[in-house]
Amino acid sequence: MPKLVDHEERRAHIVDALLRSAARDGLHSVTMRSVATEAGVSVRLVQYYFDTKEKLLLDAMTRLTGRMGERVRHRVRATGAGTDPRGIIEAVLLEAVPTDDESRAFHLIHTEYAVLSVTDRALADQAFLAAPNEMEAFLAAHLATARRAGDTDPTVDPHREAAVLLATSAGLGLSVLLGQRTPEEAIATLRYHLDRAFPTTD
Amino acid sequence: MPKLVDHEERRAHIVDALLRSAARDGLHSVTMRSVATEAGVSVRLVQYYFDTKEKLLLDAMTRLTGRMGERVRHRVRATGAGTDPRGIIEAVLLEAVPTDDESRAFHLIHTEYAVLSVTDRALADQAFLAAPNEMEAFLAAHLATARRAGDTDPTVDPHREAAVLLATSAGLGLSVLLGQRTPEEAIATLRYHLDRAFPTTD
DNA sequence: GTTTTGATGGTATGGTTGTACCACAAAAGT
DNA sequence: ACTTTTGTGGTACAACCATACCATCAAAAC
Repeated sequence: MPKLVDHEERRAHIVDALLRSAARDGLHSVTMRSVATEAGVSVRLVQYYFDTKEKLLLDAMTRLTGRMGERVRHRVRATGAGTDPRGIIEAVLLEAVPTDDESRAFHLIHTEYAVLSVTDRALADQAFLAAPNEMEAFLAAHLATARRAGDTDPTVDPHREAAVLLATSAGLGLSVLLGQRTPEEAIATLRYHLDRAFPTTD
Repeated sequence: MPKLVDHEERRAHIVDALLRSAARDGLHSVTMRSVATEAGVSVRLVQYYFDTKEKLLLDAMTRLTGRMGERVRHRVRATGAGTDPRGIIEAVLLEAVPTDDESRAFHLIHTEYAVLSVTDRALADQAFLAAPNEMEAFLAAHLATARRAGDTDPTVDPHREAAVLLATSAGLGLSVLLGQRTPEEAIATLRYHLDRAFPTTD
């Protein structure tokens, strides 16, 4: 064998190129050629490591959702909120607002994948339902904890509110992506809503 | 001249075909040929009435947003809420939840256009900001009216709450589109949130 | 030292796409 | 009656796409 190459590293490198290309020109304009060029390799190499375009797109999506999950977990940890429900919930929701370039790219491509999955059979089977459901249960659990501690407004129903929070942050994130709102406005709006759910007792 | 054809009618017919095709296979797989076939006309005719694909897509989007606006106004009127703020607001927000096939198609295609506009220069200039801003002002005004009448929770800020409501309904609508939620669940979630903003005084 | 074999480049191929071009029929204008 | 003009069909064309195929080269295996 020749250079004895680390396949995992090569694949990651190519997927990175795809994500850059997709963030710039849109997922729809991603081609084998554009990815190869962006990655600085030949088209043949992309074929070699991913065989077909569909597999490449699938792998890219898997890696993308993985990294987005990492970002959420990292942010929750970095918040240092410990077990404070409001802090944890806020950290999770704020990650849905694209601020830096990376999160903007991630959310744009993720949304493009999501919308594509509605009409694309190959993508439809992917995990576009697992992650949100998990997230909703996670938020509901923390809301329930806060409620038991008497920290939430009495009209807050943990399960329903978790759905509202997720939908709100998704909607706000999308509006930031579309340029309808600045990230700062989105964050302020989110905080306003959390303040209503977690009233300060004074 | 020959048959003396109504251009407006022909254009509407072709755009209808485009919307059907886009709802079924996705906006990305819409081609001059697929639209022509769906409309039962020749490709040449599509060219004749729209010249270029870009113009066709632009016109289709304009007509789409127009019809969506009509649906909202029609629903508000049909609600018979008169000037009751909560009724009007609920009617507007519920229109964002895809229930029947037509609204599902409309919202899917609209979302595809919106996401496309992030990376597509030709679409970026279009009115993806005017409509939401107008809607937000509309909701804020009715919230303010309700607030003056003492019908809203005191912690509700009309302007911020309008943003939250719009984001929530957009997020819920998207989740229905993605199959994460049933329309009924989305509606119940929306009503739950409105109940918190408009507490029943008993 | 020879033979595998993994990694790469280049290129051919069959299909699709948007659009330009050519032709023609039929009604309107004169 | 003849000439525009308008609607329509068919088709050609250049570009691009995903993918299959062919060739090569170097390092590991033996």
